[in-house]
Amino acid sequence: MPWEKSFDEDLAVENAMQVFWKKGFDSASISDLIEGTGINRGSLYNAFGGKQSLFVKALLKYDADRQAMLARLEALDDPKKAISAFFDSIVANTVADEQHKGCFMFNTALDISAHDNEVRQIVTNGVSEIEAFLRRCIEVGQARGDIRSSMDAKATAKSLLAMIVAIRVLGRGVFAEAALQEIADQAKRLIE
Amino acid sequence: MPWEKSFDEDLAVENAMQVFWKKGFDSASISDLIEGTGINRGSLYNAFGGKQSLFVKALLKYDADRQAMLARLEALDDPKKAISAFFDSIVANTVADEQHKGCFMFNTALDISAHDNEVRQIVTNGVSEIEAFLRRCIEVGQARGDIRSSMDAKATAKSLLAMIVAIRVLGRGVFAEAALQEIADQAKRLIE
DNA sequence: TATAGTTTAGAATGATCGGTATAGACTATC
DNA sequence: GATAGTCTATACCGATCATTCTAAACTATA
Repeated sequence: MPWEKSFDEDLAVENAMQVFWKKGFDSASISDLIEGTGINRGSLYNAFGGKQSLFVKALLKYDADRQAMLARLEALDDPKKAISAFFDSIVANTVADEQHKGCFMFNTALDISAHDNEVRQIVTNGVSEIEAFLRRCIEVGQARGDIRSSMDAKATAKSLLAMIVAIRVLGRGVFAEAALQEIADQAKRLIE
Repeated sequence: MPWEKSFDEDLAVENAMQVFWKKGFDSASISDLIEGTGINRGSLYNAFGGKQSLFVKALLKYDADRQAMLARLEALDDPKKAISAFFDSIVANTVADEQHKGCFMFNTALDISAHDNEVRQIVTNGVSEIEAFLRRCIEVGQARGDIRSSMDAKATAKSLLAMIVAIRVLGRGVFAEAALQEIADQAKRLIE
């Protein structure tokens, strides 16, 4: 019998994710993906089927990372602090990325009409989960007396989501760190 | 002597704007632009120089329209109402567009790294002007006693801008009308 | 060592891209 | 009607795109 598969598919998807994240679906060429993953043309098609299919795998990986991060924040068991930490990490990540890639999911959301239903569904679901996380944080915070109970949890969660979207979009090159932090601070003040 | 130029350049730019707005710079092909403007290939290159140059003209036209709209709102001479009307019109425009094109300027902002300095500058300036408009509205409203003077005008203007970005981005296919209106309502409540 | 399956590099394919060039139809002036 | 300049249609160019294919190099088993 011959040997086993020799390259790490997960690592390849991770690398492909970086390429798609940086360039977007259209602008990322197969050659870019070959270079980024270090995998040969033939192997790439054999392992992943094609560009579209690889993109979905990359987006799913990004989505899994997002899910893990939200779970970590929720495990803090301190809703107000979780929201605060969430915003700080978003600003920090946005600023730290010299390539100004923004958020892969929101980038895709703005380009949503160019994608099929599978992609659309992943994005819609991801955004909904962020919103639900924020709402849960607010509601638990209210139950504990950490957050004003006069506040409309559902509507405020949407506002916070809006702030996140804005930080990610404007952080791609329009706003500098100070302005992004200002938005984040305003977001935190919303739940004071 | 020969005749004068026969097609309407402004109308052509308007039509090209629609094409770029819908498809984005990369995905809009010259063939799309020929079809969209109804102008022949040769004439298009002769009149506008090329794709990049036509894109800039289209973006400038969009920017001029935006400027005119803000001026109209400011002429209401009722800052609080101006902000409110601004948000209502954004939601209305977003929902009314069956093609879910979003905002041409924000679409370009998210794609900013693919563009040159001229485009970057138009977008940055446009965003700044919206922010300045919001801030002016708040400050004038405060001076008139229509808006709480305890509010930080600069920071609140950024929050409102964030809401606008979010409505425009999420309105491209992730959120439906009710959710977008909810964000707008939250924005209005911010200045209550 | 022979074999089977995976790797690699790269050629080939057909389509489309932005941009240029050409040739004829058209129209206002002379 | 001749002329000059702008229009249209279309052919062409080199480049790049996603994808498929070929053929040789490699490696673990038999």
